[in-house]
Amino acid sequence: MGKYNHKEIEQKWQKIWEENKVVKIDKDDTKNKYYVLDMFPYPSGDGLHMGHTESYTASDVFYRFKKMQGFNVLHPQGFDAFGLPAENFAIKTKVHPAQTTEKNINNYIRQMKSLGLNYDFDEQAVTSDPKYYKWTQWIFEQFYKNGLVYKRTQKTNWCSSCQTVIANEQVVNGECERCGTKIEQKEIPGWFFKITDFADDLIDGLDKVDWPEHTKKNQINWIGKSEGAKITFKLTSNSQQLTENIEVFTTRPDTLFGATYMVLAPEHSLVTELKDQIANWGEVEKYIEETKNKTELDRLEAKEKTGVKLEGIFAINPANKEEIPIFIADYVLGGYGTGAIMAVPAHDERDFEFAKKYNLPVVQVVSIKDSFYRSVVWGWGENETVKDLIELGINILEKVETNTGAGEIIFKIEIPKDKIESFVELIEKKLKPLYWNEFIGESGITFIFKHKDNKVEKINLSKETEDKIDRLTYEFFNEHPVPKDYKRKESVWKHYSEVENGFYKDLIIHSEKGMLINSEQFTGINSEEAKQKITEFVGGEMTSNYRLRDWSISRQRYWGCPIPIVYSPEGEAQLIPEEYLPWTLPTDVDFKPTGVSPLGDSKEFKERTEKIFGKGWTPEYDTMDTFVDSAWYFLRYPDIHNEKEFCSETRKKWLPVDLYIGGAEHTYMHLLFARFFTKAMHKIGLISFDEPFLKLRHQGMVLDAQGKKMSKSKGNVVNPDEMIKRFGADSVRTYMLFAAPLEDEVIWNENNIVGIYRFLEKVWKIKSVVFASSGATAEERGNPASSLEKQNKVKNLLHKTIKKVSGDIENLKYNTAVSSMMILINEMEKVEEINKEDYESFLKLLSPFAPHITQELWEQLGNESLIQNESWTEYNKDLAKDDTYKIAVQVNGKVRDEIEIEEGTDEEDVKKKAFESKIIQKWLEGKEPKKVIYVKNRILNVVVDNSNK
RNA sequence: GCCGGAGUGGCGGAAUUGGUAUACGCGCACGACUCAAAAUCGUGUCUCGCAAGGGAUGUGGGUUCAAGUCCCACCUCCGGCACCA
Repeated sequence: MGKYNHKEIEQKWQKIWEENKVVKIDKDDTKNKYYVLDMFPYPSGDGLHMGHTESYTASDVFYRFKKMQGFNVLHPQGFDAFGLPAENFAIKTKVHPAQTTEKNINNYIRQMKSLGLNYDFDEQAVTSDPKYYKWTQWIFEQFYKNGLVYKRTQKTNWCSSCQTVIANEQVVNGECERCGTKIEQKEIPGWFFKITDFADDLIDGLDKVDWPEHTKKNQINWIGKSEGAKITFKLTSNSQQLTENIEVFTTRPDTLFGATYMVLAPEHSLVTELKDQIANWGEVEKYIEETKNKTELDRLEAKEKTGVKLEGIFAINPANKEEIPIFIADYVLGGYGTGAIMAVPAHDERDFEFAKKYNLPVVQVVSIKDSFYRSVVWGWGENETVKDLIELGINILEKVETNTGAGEIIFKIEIPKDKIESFVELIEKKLKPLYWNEFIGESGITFIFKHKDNKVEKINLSKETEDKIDRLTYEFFNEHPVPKDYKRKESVWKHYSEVENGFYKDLIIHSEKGMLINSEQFTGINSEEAKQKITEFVGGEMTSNYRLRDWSISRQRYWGCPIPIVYSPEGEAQLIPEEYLPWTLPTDVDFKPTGVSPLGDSKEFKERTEKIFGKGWTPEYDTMDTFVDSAWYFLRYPDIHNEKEFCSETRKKWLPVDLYIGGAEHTYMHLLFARFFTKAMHKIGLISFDEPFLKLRHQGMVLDAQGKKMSKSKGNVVNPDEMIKRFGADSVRTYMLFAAPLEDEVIWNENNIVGIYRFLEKVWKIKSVVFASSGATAEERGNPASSLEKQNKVKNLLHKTIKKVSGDIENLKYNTAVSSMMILINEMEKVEEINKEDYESFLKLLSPFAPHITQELWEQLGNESLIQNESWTEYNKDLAKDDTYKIAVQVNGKVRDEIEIEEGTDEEDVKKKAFESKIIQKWLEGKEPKKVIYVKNRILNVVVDNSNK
């Protein structure tokens, strides 16, 4: 047997796999199905990057594992082939995007094969293939027929560089996600998907999928649901009611009586509509212009709030009928809610800031005081006090350092009504011992009072509690125990009033819920109740508001899926009948962007339309956002060649996807869109499930040796081809998964991959000590008798490793799976001979990670089958069991000795054995153990009392 | 500012989910083989200490027989969001 030659082996087996069509599965057999899916790549000219190799290897390992476990595994791959880079390339070089794309796809396929990834490329989904996008168009039409698609003109994000509209979700910090150009606002007609119809479903559905928690949270935040009310404010000018109204969305209708002014976003349409009534129009117009020039970033970075009052018009607060001023200010955004707010400065920090600056009235309408008692407490040690108070459910409002004594700390606190008794108990408990230990200077006492009608009142406590407080107070300030004839003294209450003054001056701006005050007939009820009642009272409507907006899918680009719509000579939109699908992309176009869709150039496209629909009919020139293509591709794989349906009923049994692996960068858009498609198609009745991906895992980024992101501009991009050439696919695969947990970042350090290479070389070499099982004894084979014992040890470790690796793969903890196989190999290395079956079992374990070398060795052992078609070795429970355990013996929690016990030794015997240890006896110093804790096969902890000497 | 994640040797990381911290790999040091080097193999490698023993999982406190793991406060780094009414 020669040296391990990765190149030769990998080429040999990749060819054999191809010839034997190992990737073929029977797609009609869904009885024992498992669907593992990768996020398909965009076929860029740069080829695969290292991030792909990690994620695709991760799924390939899982696929091979599940396959060996007897599942029929669908593990497809495809290409998200529409998109801007190919089009931009075409603009530059005149090479048609279809050509570029095909070339790139072939390169990707070559690279994937060279990594040993088993995909069936006869079954690939390519989104730019008419056979694929026929169904993208078909689904569009189903959505259209079911009212999920609409057209409207809208202020949209316009990228002047890409000459196209950018979805809200694709704008990053006011800049185009792809090219970084500043986004302008432009009015453009376009088609929208009603994703907001599914906002609640998109939130609720997350409950039933196995996804990373942070991904779920991010999706929920992205959807951004808030519950509140829509309330209408009437307007007046010169005491005359105007026809226009201002509608606001508020999450706090309970604070309506505190709304002392209103703010419109400068871009709010009402502002210009009211031009004639606005006395200071010049000033207002100037502010609007200024705002237009500000990017969103400018607006949010502004340290100080700015705005302009609309002179001459007022709004009527529908709750108390008071006239309140109206401002425009850029801290209110046009794009969220209704673009207008009612400002309640007492209960919103931003409104308060603005009110302070423009000297607007602040009316408190929610009191948190009446449901709490406010108090001051001297702490008994900072951390401890904080902890105790929080545990009791007491809010700490503020920490006040004072100079009343060395190291004193005073906290202002709020005590919920129902906690008062336990609070008194706490201070009594904490102060008494401190007092007796003469730490009185650091201890504290409390005063309890509450605010009511602008007055401070001592609260009504039971006589008993009141006495307790008084006594403690007295003790503290007089520094001696309560005399028998104790009576409340003046000095105590003097302190009280000082505190009262310092405290009472504070105006507390809070956004808590509480008890309503200054709210006429609603005074005295709580916020939650008031929300409903006040909304009802002013004729408003309880509703939800979402951050999520409908999905704008129209793009003025060439290289995308044509929207299957034509317009009548009167301009009416009509779906293209199904029989004409796929509605193909014309080829006679110029790619140069002109701000209008390049499809408008095509003579053929126009002629085709007129030929089918009649003279004067025109096609829709826009193409679809490429996120549409990728929003449903996973539904196509099971039945990719079906020309009659996007997927037949029998093949739908493959769905949904069992495991989906891909980058965390798709947390928002792609995953949200795919979920929307699934839910929409479910609602229409096209599929029977409403969540596309049951289990989702992300792979981390691959960074360079310095831990930096790889990028072309930095010139630190590692080329997978080169790595495969140098180290072999098996090493690259295994290293990627060994270097870090799947979801963590992987540092690509060439110096470290040699560890994996050495490991594979060891695996290779160990074959030479494998013997075929026969009747001969070890001695007869020329090996020492001790060999058998060692072999049994290896067998035991082997079965433990099988157990470990199986569990780790199942949980995608590949890094520890690899390390445990290394441990096994290190042990195998030490024995003179290895049983063939044991070695074969090991090869099977390693085969998902390093499929080539294991296959080669498998063959060299005389097997004619393919190792990937073998069944996964189950571990033998008895063989994986340990006969003896080393357990740690602790005295007072510190490890002092180690004893060896046999499996099944009962607790008493373990104790007996432990106490026999001289070391333990030494540490026990002849004392009786207070307590002995035994954790089976792990640890024995002996607790002795050594406080007294 | 808010949300999320993380902090363990020189480095990547492990720790049976509260039970012997530092597995595995890299690197480094020494040794063997060699004329020599590479490769390979062996030994060692958290820290203080001759040892007995002590100290270490960002910092401080707490719960527990027992804490990297749980609780509280703080610090640092990474990612995401951005005045959401």
